[in-house]
Amino acid sequence: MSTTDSPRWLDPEQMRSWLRLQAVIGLLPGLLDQQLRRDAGLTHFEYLTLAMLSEAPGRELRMSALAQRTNATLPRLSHVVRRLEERGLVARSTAPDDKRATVARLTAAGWEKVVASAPGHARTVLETVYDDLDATEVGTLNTVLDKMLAHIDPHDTFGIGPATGPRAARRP
Amino acid sequence: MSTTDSPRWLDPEQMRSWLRLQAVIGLLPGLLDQQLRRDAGLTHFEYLTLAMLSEAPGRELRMSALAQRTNATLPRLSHVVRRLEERGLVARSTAPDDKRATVARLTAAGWEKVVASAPGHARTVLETVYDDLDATEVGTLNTVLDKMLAHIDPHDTFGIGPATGPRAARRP
DNA sequence: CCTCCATGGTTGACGAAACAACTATACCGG
DNA sequence: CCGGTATAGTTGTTTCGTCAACCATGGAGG
Repeated sequence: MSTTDSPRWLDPEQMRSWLRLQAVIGLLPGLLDQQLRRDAGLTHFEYLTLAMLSEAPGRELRMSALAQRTNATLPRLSHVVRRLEERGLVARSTAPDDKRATVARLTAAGWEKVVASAPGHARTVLETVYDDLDATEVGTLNTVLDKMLAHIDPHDTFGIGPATGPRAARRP
Repeated sequence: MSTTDSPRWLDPEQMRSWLRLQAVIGLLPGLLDQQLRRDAGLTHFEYLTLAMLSEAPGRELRMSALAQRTNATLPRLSHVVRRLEERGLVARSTAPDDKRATVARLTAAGWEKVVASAPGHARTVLETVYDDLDATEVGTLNTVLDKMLAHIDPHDTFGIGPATGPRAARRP
């Protein structure tokens, strides 16, 4: 590797923005995790897993589909779903049409858990992120995030491309 | 707790923005970590630690000051600095004026490490975050992030308040 | 059919982070 | 001075995520 080719650097304004973005990235996940852990006894990722299942048809998804929607690796999801199953919030079963595949289904208790914890989570997101932003700022934020994602996630792993219609998650 | 008081929810535009923000928060740290791990053999947090030391007067800081600048808890920093010391990149010594305190100092090898890995890191940040943003968008992003941080980090843990002057990090 | 490879998922080992307990120094009031 | 409390870090424990094998099923080619 050549260490000499055009060592670009951030300009002052970019650097100021970068410090703030790092702060948000560093602190926001912890806040969300803390709130959910305290009020619902769930990790943010566990909540996300349950939430994605709650919005799926039949409240069930194959592991690989669930992994994509939660942006997790398959091993990680496997561990988490096993713990959730031990707590009775989801149930696993092999898919009838492909015996390699596993489908995770939300149990009644899991559904109740999501319903109970969703409002508090939404409230936290609103308070920490959106309360002081007007519609214009949200729009610009959206544009900016889209441009970032074009580089960060070129293959649209999340399934939220720029062409996103009203596909957004709804209250369960 | 009353589960009935005004269950606010995200409006569709906020939800679309939130999905994107979650994606960025979920994917960006991994990318930065990967690049630094591959090219420099450093965690993003390890790099941040060395970088903060490299910008401090005398290239040394007390643990608590370093913890604040890197947004880490003291236990976490303690472990990381121990590993960095074992690799010869930093050195620890008790402060002469307060024998409770420990100062972490960047060694020559640590300095070289920062100098060698900073350009690649900057390049990654520029490519993944700022390459497609014009000055206006960066400005709005800055405003938006500031408003978030007012809620997320009310006590300005990072030391980057809204009144930030040209205090930004420079190339080491 | 039967072999070979790809796919879907699980398991186990390891590294790192959060949390709690502990040590040692400093400071404050009497 | 001397006891009590606060401060600065470190150490140990548990938990979570990542990585590298590892099964099992499905599908394609001979």
